[in-house]
Amino acid sequence: MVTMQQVADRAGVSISTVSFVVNDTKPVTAETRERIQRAIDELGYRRNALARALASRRSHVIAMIHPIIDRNHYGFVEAAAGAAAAAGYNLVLWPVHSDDEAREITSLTTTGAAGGVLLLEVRYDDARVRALQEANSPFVLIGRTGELEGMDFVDIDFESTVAHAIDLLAGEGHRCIGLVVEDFSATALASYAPPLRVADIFRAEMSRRDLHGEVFTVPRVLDPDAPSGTPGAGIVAQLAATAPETTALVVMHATASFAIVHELRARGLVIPRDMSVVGIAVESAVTSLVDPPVTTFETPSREMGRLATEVLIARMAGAEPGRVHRLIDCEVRPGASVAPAPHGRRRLDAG
Amino acid sequence: MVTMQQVADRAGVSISTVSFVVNDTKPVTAETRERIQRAIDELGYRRNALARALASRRSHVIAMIHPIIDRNHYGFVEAAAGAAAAAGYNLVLWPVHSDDEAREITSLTTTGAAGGVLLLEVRYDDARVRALQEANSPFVLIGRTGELEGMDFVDIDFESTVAHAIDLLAGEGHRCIGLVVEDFSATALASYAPPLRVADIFRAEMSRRDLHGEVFTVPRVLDPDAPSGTPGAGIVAQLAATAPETTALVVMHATASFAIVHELRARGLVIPRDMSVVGIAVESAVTSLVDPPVTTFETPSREMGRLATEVLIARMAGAEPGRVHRLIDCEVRPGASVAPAPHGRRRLDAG
DNA sequence: TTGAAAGCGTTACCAT
DNA sequence: ATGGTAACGCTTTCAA
Repeated sequence: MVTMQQVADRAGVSISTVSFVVNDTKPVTAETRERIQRAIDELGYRRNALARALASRRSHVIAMIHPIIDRNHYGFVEAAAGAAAAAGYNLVLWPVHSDDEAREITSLTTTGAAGGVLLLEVRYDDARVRALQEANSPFVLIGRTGELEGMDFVDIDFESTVAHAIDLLAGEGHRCIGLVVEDFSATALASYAPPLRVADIFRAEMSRRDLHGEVFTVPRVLDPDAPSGTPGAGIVAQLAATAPETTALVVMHATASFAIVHELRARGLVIPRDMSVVGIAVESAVTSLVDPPVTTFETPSREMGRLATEVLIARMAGAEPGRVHRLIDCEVRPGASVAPAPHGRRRLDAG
Repeated sequence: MVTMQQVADRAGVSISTVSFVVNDTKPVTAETRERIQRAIDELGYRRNALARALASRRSHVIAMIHPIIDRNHYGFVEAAAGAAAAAGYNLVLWPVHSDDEAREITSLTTTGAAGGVLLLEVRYDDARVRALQEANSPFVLIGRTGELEGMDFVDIDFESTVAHAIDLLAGEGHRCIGLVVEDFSATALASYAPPLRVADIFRAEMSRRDLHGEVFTVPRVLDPDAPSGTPGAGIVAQLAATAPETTALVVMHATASFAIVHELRARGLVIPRDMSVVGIAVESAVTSLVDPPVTTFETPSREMGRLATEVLIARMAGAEPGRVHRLIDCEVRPGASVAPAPHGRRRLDAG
């Protein structure tokens, strides 16, 4: 391995000067700079990230904390890793499950292992956030807590997304719309914010429009080795029992859409003729596989991951602009799952 | 931040002794050890990973190199992160695209940024592998190159998986079976090994059994922002044109199964009555969403990720056992996509 | 504009 | 069994 000292020797300058050139931290004569650059090239010097972090008390490592690692996080992870790499930072995956989370996290930045933190699966009330604030370490939420003061976050604009989804369906004449969300209450993520938030928004938006809406939940199974069964199985039966006049569904659950189509078909109902379906905050890469493809308001996961990372890097670099509270819209990807409301032709209770 | 020196002061010993206790590297009197431990607890000391790595010239960071980040890698990533965390190591995601790959990788371990490397998406002939060997840095392949000497790898046992899939179908009377694999030739991963390997094995196994088999390919689109279209669209038409007597398909492509079912249905054919389908080396979490659920030989991605990481950690810790060449079977997850071969009732060419 | 030198928090060797 | 101390490779004052 080539050290800075070796470069300095070869260029006939002091190690400090090399450092100035490498980091572009102080002015250096064009001539000297060139001499040093040549030495660097000839020797194939690469600065040692560890030593740099230790000496500067500034790590270029970003820790991404994810209690549950989930296929749905892929976009975030990928985008974050890309944005980090582009800025010369590195992304470390930090699986934290224990209830000891907070302490774990604190020591993470405190020991220099990571210079900043990206937090996933944020809960309404999140001990990890408090820990990060106390430790005074730079962090950005992908998602948000109830309290928003004094922190940066990037989240989905659920308000606008839900409103758009409802408008889309109401525009087709649907008056009775169901919402399907995941229920995390049996898991460690009991207060995981998105489904709760979306259910509230949905109820509010529906009543504001004088429409009738019911909320259905799909229990979340966390054990990755559990026989997956079909998430969302039974939803249609539940629907028939509770709100048979429902003609459209807003589904915040990628795989449940498959079960819904399947169960409707078993009852002789067809999407979108007898039931319209709209996916929200899911990946269209998945929902487009449903037959028919589900019209989807897609999670802007890549944009969120990139943005969050860029904000975090700015903070890690010491920038102190105002807090970033960024909400991003889900863009719609048209499918073939939305049609005008049926006129009493076929209904759920007839099945 | 609490340093080792502070602990030493508080315990009234030298910093060396604290180090011995913290790392359990030399015998220390029970009494002293306890005194030190108390100081550690009281002060909330956590050793600084950076300093440790710098001084010991041994990083506990594992870099996972992934040219293309793909949903299918999720199992690997998750399992690797978990196994690493369990051993006190950390997993860094290292997106490497450039053709400068090799150099990038070398400097990675050379500068101490990472102590070991996990390589994904391995090609038959992989420059990165050579770079790692030359740099003399510990690495483990998830996948394998053509040449296997002098390296560790964990890969799918394609031989046995393909044989099992064929046996399953042949056992139901199918004599003419198609294979669907992804074609990476238009991408940077042109020599990506698995599809090539599987196609070879398939042909060999089929002719060994005196069965008739044809290989079909689905072109791979790498641009993540490309309108995904439906991967695998057109396969059925191709099938009808080339090998209409086909009654079963072995599909090494999770999402193509959806297109296949869809296109068959459009021709009035039904799975599994008119065509049996078996998935191999894919995730059943995805293929089970097909209607009907596809019988799937599932990629043991979690096991592969865990194993590879454990082997790598052993190497990083200096263990020098024999090379690990581990092939893991894909376990079958029964679906409802396999039935006895139809007796000339409905065939593809009739569609 | 450049250089000297004191750290950064550990580890590891050599003494004791 | 414990301590002293020189690295590890770099950054960052402070001086020149």
